[in-house]
Amino acid sequence: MAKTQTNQPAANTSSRFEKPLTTVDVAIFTVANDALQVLLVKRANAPDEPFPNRWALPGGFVDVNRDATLEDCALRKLKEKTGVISPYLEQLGSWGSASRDPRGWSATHAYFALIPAVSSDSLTNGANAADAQWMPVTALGVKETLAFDHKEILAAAVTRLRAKVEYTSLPAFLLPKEFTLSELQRVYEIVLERKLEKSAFRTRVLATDLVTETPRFREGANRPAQLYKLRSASKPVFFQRTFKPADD
Amino acid sequence: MAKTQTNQPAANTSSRFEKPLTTVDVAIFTVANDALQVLLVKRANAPDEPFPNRWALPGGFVDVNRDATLEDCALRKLKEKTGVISPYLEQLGSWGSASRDPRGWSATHAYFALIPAVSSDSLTNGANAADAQWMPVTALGVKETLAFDHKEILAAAVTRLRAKVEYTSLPAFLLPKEFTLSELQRVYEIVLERKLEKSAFRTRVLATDLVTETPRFREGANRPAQLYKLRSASKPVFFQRTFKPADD
DNA sequence: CCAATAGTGTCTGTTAGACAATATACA
DNA sequence: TGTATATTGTCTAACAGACACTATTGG
Repeated sequence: MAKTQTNQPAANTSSRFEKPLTTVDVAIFTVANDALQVLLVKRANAPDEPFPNRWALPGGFVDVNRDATLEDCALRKLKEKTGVISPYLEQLGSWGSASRDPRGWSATHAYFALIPAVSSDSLTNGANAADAQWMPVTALGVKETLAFDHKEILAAAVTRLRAKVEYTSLPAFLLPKEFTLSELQRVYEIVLERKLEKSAFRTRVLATDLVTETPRFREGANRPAQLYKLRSASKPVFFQRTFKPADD
Repeated sequence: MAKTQTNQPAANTSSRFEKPLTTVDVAIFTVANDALQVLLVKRANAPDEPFPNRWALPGGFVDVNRDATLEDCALRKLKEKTGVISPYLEQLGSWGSASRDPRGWSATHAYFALIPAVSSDSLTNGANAADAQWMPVTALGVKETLAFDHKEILAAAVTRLRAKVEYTSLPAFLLPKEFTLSELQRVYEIVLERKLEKSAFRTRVLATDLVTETPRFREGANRPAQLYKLRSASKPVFFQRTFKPADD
């Protein structure tokens, strides 16, 4: 930010510049039913609303009286829709133009969040639960036609997610606290839409500080599987395979 | 973006929400004098201005009448300061809070740009050339105390740049059209602040589609060096070394 | 014992890094 | 010829992927 002395006359008021609309949108992902899902909300049917009755990413105007920061605003949206308080939350980017919102020049700050599966029932959406819904999403996007430029934002979110899954531990945030390595691998495979090799996957995961064993096992009609948990509940691990330092 | 029916009453006007200030800032990098440099501008000395006389990233309010998009706004700032029209330009993120600007709730959309070295003389800054200056920057940041939260934004830009240099061809955008592999390697080393191994570097670069030979050579008091140019002038190359597909 | 999934081991290919050898210009 | 840098080659270590083998539960 900043006005610079040569381009803009000193003007301590903001009257010199017409202010764009400022919003925040969140692409909230989870894995359920063996598929990557994104949370969408249905916009009001009122005819004076832009994109009435269309599905959209949860979001809305920044409330300068309630939101201390942009991230606070995103967290508020997330909590309002899902009840989740501590998600993995990452800034995705911003989209701003004269044309993206019929109400005027508008800029949205987009985030994406990863959360463990939450049942559709517990989606909190005020009165009407049908207004918020998980929708399966593939590399191609989601079936619905979305409001605003949300199709583009969602596509960017999916692209970012898939790209980072290639070299980070992000999928761990899509699982509950304790999980088996097979479950973790399955989530990787769902997001990447391809199979991974078991042995290499386990070696790679265990070679990092990503997880610790718990004393518990997942029981089933077969050999029990070791349960693991994240070593650090908040920060993702980066699998780095790049240049290595050569000492001067 | 979006108001949703349950959280916000239908209000086609924007009066329901007080609008934050909307700005764009750009961290413009180049390599000169064997160092990574960032372009800073000095803010007006007027006492009614926030952070008078402080160094800051080039930026300013979005002008809804001139800027069709956020990126247009960033490109305009870049051109105003450097004359450069086609830089490598990437969105960095956004910073917004009630406290970052004394004039009120403010959100800035930050970009970073990579350009070939431009002489200090040709920095265009209206009347006073001393108001725009290249400053060397290390992993620790820049020496000056910057206006607003620009120190944090600059740190994020440097972090992002260094991270991406590990696995992309971004440094190529810091060089003129034609360059030798040694020159390219040197830029990598400057940004990463460590030496790279010559043979491995060349193998890696030539294994990709990054560059093509030109018929020209860089002459000197030694064996002439092959000059290369980028194969694609706009898109960076990603050196991927991650999971490889396993068929089904 | 069988089915099913968990977990391990062995081999191979790729590539980064270390380091040395060779190439080619000017002085 | 000497110096400086460009360019190539050889060897090794690390690790992902392929694939097969062993382990352990319930039925």
